[in-house]
Amino acid sequence: MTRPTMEDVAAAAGVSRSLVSLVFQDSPKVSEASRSRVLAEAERLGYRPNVLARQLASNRTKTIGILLDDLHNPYFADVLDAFEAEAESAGYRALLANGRREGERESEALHTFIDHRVDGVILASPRISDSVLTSMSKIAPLVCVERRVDLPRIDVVMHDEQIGAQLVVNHLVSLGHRDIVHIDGGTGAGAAARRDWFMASMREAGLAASMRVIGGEFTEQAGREAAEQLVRGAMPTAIYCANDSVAAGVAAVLQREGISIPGDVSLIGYDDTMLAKLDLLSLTSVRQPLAEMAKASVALINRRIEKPRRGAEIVDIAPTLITRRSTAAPRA
Amino acid sequence: MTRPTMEDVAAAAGVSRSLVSLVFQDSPKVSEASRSRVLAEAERLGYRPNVLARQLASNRTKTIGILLDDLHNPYFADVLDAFEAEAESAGYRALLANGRREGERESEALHTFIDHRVDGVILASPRISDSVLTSMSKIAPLVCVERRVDLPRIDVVMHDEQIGAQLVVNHLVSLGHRDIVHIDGGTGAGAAARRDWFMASMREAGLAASMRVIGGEFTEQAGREAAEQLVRGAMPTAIYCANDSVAAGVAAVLQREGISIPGDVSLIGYDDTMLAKLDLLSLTSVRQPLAEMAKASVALINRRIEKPRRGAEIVDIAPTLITRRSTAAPRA
DNA sequence: CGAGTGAATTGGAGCGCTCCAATAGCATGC
DNA sequence: GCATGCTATTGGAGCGCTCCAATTCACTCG
Repeated sequence: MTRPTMEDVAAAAGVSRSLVSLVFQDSPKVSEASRSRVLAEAERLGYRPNVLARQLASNRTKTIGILLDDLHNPYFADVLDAFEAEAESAGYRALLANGRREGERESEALHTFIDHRVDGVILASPRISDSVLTSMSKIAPLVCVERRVDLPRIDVVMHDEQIGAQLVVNHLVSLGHRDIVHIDGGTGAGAAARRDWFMASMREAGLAASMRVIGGEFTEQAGREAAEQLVRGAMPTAIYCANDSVAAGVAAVLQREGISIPGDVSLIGYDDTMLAKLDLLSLTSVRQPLAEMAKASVALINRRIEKPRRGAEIVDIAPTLITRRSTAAPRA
Repeated sequence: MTRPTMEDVAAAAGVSRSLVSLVFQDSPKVSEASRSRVLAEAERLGYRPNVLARQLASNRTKTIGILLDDLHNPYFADVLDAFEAEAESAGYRALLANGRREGERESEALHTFIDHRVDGVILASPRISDSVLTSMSKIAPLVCVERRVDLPRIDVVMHDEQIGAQLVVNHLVSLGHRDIVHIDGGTGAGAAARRDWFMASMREAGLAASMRVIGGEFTEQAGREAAEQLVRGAMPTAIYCANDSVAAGVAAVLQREGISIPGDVSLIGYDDTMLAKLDLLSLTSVRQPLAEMAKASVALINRRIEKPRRGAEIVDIAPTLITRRSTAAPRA
């Protein structure tokens, strides 16, 4: 299992190791003749550069770490798609890690990335403490996605929660709804903003009197509990959930109670995950502009590599509303 | 952003670089006094070993690659959990990659792993061609999970499809079902075995006459199409789907048609993913023994590192049936 | 025809570590 | 008192690459 090195390729092609190195760096100052001879010999020997050695020598790994909060949440599969694709098209290799919804594990994964000398790290909805973030930000460029940290050298990429709330409220109001309940995400990242902007949008629509908020969490379980509560009390004509999982929980209870969606109640989720797309649910949901967010994140990392001491930036990007069968005009 | 090296720690602690190296390798031949002094200085300087350099020098990375076919499929999130945990407890660091259901991309990811000199690779339901697998298996130990390849030095870990089928059929038969349809996974990995063992189990139960198979795929869409077909024709009393996504598609159509689960039809899925656990679906499903499969996989990698030229092994592990609300006795 | 130019190529130092043989230090036994 | 055997420590070579300064080798041109 011993593998050929640059030295071997150089010997076979009758050139120096340096020349082979230049060839594999796509240097323009190599003659066409040498280049093709080297490549041919490399191919013949089955040579592949040792990235470890390359990285050690060049002090650049051309790799960025992507830390995802919870791969069990389908939202993060979408996040991954967008960010991995963007990293690749910017010439980076992506390393993934799964935080499993624990700050402690996320810190560890972040350390792993740092140990591997990644050029930068993208943190998707991280739960890591500010102090760990601050100390790590001195070692490598960090970008927080969907968490609005306010720390010296850490850039932030968010989707615009205000617009998200307005899209939801406007959609429901234009269908004729007035009695709208929001089931919130409790202490989860972004839950507060989502709730506050909902209330602001309702007020703006002149519906301050009929708006309601129920405390929840970003889980299906929380959705079921909130729905039980609604079923026992006064049902609204529309329910806006902190995310799609919550909406799935609500839908389960409503179905069991024989309450039809959207006949009796309209239902809206958030994140437009695979759950929303399930035909069983066919859920109207707010879609985050993940591709743009990914583009912005990678750009921010590049800029910080060039200028490490730059002030922190915050980027906000507008989401869109995907309407499906779970919303309709309220019963007359 | 320049970071301390072993040299710095050695100087600060007044010892040689070699001693610091031994301390960080947990060598027993270091005196307690030196060890604590070195660790204290390392801590003070914020030193962390450069894994790249370490790996280059030692030719061992203590890392294994985990290649997942499709992170959008919640099954693979479960796979990841089990395998990552096992790798870690065996002292490995895990690198992840997402194949996105394309053999081409998976080959690339496998190359990335190899380039990073991982000690071994675990391939979960890979679509990579046999020729690529063969050539890679000469460079690093490979374990295929849930794909029964028959290649010289590639070990295979499977769950036992025969037992899975028997669990399903026995459960349904003991509830009183006789008219059972299987919607299969088409050409996907494992689909053929799942179908064949279903038919074998039905025959064994003396139900060869009333068994039916509908061609499908491992997707929700395929489930919907198959269900449409059933609804238009003769409905069975139980439907056994190739996986949970297919079952979700079936459930959507049945609900729309006002056919109750399990009142009119019992429904069974496979893989026991988060979909099965959704209260909306509450799906009886076959659970793969992922923890045991992970343990076996890592053990096989270790054995192959020690003895590279060993013959290929195949490990089969028994699954279990998780019963939920989607199955019941057929209507009298 | 010799100095000058620019492109292609080379040798060597060094990235931060591990590993091995060599050494130092120190108690032991005769 | 000196060879013996330990254990703790060290120096140096080397892992496979990059990067830089230096060199070689045509060519061109006054």
